Amino acid sequence: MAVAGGGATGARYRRLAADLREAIEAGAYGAGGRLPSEEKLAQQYGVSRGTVRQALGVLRANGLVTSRRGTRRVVLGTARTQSFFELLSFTRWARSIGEEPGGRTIDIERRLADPLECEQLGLAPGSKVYWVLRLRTLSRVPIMIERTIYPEQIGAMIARLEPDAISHTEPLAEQGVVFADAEHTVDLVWAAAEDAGLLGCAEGGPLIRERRRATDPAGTPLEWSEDRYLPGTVAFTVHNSVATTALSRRRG
Amino acid sequence: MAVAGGGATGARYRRLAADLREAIEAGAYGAGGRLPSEEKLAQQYGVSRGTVRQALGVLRANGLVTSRRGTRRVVLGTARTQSFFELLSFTRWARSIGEEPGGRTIDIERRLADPLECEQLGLAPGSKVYWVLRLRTLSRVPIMIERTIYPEQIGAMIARLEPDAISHTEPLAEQGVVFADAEHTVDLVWAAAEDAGLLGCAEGGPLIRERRRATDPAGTPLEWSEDRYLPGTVAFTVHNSVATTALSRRRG
DNA sequence: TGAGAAAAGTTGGCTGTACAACTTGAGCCA
DNA sequence: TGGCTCAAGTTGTACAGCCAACTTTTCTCA
Repeated sequence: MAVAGGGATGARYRRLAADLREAIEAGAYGAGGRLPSEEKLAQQYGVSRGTVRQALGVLRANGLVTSRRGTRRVVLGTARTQSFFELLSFTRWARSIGEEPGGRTIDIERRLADPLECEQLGLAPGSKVYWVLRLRTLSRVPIMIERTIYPEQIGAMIARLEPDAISHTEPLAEQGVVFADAEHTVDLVWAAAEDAGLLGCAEGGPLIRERRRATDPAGTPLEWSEDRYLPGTVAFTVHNSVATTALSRRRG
Repeated sequence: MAVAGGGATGARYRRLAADLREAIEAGAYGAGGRLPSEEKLAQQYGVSRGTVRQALGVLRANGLVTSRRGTRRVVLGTARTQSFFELLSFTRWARSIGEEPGGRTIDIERRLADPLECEQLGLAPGSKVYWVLRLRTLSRVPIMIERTIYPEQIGAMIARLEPDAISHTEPLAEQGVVFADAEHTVDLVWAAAEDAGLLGCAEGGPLIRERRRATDPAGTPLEWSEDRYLPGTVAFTVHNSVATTALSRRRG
């Protein structure tokens, strides 16, 4: 089996999924074409059908292939879905699209958490949190304002970083903080005076807001963030299907 | 096993997933509490561990529980994820949040597809499509403008409906059209004159745009739609994790 | 008492098997 | 030609078992 670039580590079904993804994106089966049967793939890669199904499940969830009882799988498209981290980290995302990420910490404070923050971060009333305000840039152009609340322990690590550190999530990862789950909500808000000043837009102008709550594998909240993007700089895409649905629409 | 309401049909792991979801939402394990082990659940429900794992995989993807090697699963939250159809169909969504959906067809045309439309719907150049413009309301208040392109065959069914039919996707489903996959993209646009007139907002004002491309189980495109919501009426939420990622952020 | 080692418990990953449900295509017959 | 039946092919569901990797608890010993 050709060990494809980037997919050489980890479980067999993940490497297989990476392999198949590369093959699909290289057009090996054509757009709208049909994949070999699970049995064939199992023989071809020397694994069991169960493992093949796990790999195909990943591609299915990412919207690369369909699946339907009775007929072979069909190539839906070559939609490149980003990794969890490219969605979590502005820096990783910027790099993945070939842009130069930038960040400047405007303000950082350690203070008492208000009731809403306590609830979102699962903290006891009276806990302290770190509040961080940052301006994010793409190729030096201001794109987004980031307001993040961290629990005390995590925030302390952030506070030790340089004020102009580009990434905050990467140093955290290096210190053993593991991000595992996140919930993102996207809607529209009006620019406050502070937003307008930093982003260089009109006060009261529209911004795309992404609120994010991330947790570690044990379910402990790690950050609660509100990002505000200038219009026209970003779009959020999600694939869903009858089989796997994680997206929902809410009354705004 | 208590067959929970609404989950009585289909595969065993789906019924089990529905059961567990109900139990979690009823607080049987507490917020942040730990689930019984897979083995215990298997015995309790009289199924194999593999089936339990499939059921838990569903809950995992929906962000209800975490999973982590070595320790029992933890209840993340009781986030109610909507079904695929509540996201696809404005009507279903409105009903699910207890509002009264409304729809008025402003315009419907059968015409030649332009190149972009051909590509999105996978049609040969020169194909005909149906173009539908609708105003959608929630409790009689205008909320959203919907512009949808249908392939000829599907569009013909739509054209036969009453102009003030509330739902379009439901009649299609009744006639055997099966929606299976969709890709949604959310960003911000400025209201055109037509948008402003229908929604009653200012021309050039901001709107939340959701573009959607839906396909059937074979991967054949069924509709390509662009919805424009008034600000403050809607928000889109997605859960993702290291294990399952289907959301991505794009340069706008 | 405290720290370290061992044991028990739990999920992740992989294999193999069997049958059910469904689609497709070939072949047959009117 | 047209429609029907039937067989082959394919994915979905479920079961059973095994070991690895990891976490938590318990126990032991200094």
